[in-house]
Amino acid sequence: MISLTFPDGSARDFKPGVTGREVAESIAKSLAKKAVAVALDGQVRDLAEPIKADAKIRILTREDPEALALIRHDAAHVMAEAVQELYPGTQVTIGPVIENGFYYDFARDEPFTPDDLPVIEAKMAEIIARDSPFTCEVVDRKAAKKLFADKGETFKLELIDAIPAGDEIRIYSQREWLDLCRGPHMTSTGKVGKGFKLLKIAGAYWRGDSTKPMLQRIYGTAWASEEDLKAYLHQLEEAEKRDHRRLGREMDLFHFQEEAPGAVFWHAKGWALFTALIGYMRRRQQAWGYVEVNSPDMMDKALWVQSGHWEKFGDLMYVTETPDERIYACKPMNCPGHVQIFKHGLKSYRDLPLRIAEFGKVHRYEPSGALHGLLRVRHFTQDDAHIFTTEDQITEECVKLNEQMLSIYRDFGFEDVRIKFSDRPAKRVGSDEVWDKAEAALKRAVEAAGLSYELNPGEGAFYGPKLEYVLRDAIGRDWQCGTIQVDLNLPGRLGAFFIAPDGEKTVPVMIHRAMFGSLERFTGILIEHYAGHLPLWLAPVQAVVATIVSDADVYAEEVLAALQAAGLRAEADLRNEKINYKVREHSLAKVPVLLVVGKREAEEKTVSVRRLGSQAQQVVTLDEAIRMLAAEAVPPDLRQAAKTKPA
RNA sequence: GCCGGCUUAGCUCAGAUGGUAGAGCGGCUGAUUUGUAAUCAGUAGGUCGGGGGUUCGAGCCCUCCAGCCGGCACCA
Repeated sequence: MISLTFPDGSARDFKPGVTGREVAESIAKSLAKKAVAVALDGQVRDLAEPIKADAKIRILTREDPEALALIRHDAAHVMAEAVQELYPGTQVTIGPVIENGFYYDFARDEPFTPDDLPVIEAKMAEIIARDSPFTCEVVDRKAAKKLFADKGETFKLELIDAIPAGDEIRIYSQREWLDLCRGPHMTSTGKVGKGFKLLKIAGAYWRGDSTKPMLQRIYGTAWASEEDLKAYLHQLEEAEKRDHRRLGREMDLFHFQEEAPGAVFWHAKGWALFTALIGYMRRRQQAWGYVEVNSPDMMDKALWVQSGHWEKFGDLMYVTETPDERIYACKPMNCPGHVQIFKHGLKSYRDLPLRIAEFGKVHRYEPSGALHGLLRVRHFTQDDAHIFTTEDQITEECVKLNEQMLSIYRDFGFEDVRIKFSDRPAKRVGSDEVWDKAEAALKRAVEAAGLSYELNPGEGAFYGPKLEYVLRDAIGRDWQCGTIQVDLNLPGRLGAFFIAPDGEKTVPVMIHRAMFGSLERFTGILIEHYAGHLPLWLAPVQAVVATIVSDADVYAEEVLAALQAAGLRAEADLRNEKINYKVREHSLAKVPVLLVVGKREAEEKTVSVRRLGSQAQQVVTLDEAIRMLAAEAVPPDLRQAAKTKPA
């Protein structure tokens, strides 16, 4: 007998080979009817699967959180059946569950069009209404291959070949339609329910490999109920409203145009935000002992050959030939320039660690399909720095960097930060011994900082391993921003050295680091994170003085002058418009503070303060308003300094 | 770069089956002096992304190119 333990702690003995369905039936008929799968020691399995050993058991219904993945996976199978029924000759490949939904990749000569989606959805609804049971059969490799070979499913044959010897090969069927699948599935197609929708069609390479054929992927979403689906679709709409490209236009921050793909035209307001970020980072770096430099935008090809960039990224660099027939490349990175600055003048071990920072604009010919608003551009500014250290100093520097990194993100409200550790890639420079050393050093640093991290194998830079900082924004999306890279290769390649205590020329270690990463990208992320409602210190226009009647014009100018004298970025709106109109317009432009002045305010030297996102009005004296706003507009780093200093 | 889609006025979008362009908002002008998310009236804006082709005739059809959008691949 085997012993199954239930969630309430009670245990009962069953015959080995008992199925989840039988267990559920033994508890209650109603439960058996609702059951869709079973969890054994937390592992979700088919309800019909024989249970062979002792386990903690939970009978899962559609309402359990674990069932969501089943609903989505089943929906993927249902979609695949629908597609093959509607479009004979289409091959199925893979169809996994993803965050919030599922997809299935198909091989078909004809492209799917958006018009096909409702047709497929309707067919899916039919299949779901049929409520065909999902059945699972374990088959041997040969039989499986024959089965799919007969159906002309060549992609499935490749998948079978990729299954390790010894693993069982399962075929799931719903009526006569079947698929190679490791499962688990619910009991029948009807359990998918009505909370699904197909969202988009996309191309996707077979096995994620750009040398392999391109398949057609259909993305869908599925939920336990129609209400959940509706809520999710609503959430997508809300996310669309924060799209930085849309807000960038509405807030008059920047634009793009055809003549400069992947290059930002920053408008005055966007640039105010951009420079506020640089100013902030500059102050923080100064406090941390960095020197700020500026290196050339173009340098001779020879230098890029020497650094190794030419070989690895030469076809992605902007290259120019001058009348004297020299070839120059726009810098895709700042590091070689910083090494030149390091090399200028003999350096002693006493100079280390030497922290060289630059807000350098780099140029990379990114693949056209990668461009995406501010988030992926071809010309961008990094808050880049290179720390030249001895090997002994790596750990200490990295621990400091980590603290700085987290403190920066905190100032923008990013509290949830994950770290990825990327080790040596296939294409790299330097010996394995040097890589061993670099990875070990970086790992020591992560551990010394007490960080947990996830391994990202093979994703390091060509010259060294890296840590990547991933921020979770206000609506739960992840953004990779900062990076720390330990480089034991480039300084040597570029001929950098310092004089060690023993008088020997020694090659320094270079730590590359960026915190915002790309300023353009970080600006885009902030716009989306804040949904355009930037905190006062970042808002391009911090306050607008809006008049109700023209009699208040003179006073409004006085208010504006007072705001500007207090260092606030402010504008006055004296137009001959109703106050409703002005409130609406400035609210849409995401101006954080509106100071409304009418006859009353002019007479009493007050202002009516209205905050973005609130209908409340607060009438205060002009002096009070200025004091309040000036205090609020202090950047977070200076705010802390002001607090610790006695008043 | 690859697959698919899209590109009409500053913005958002209409323009069956080919018969040389429309609306709302915005702009401008005027009236209105207004109390917290759109005051009214008048008026001016377009070589329909670019090139080539089919046709008596192309915003609509074909073709090449560019840009953008959604993915995939890439991301020093």
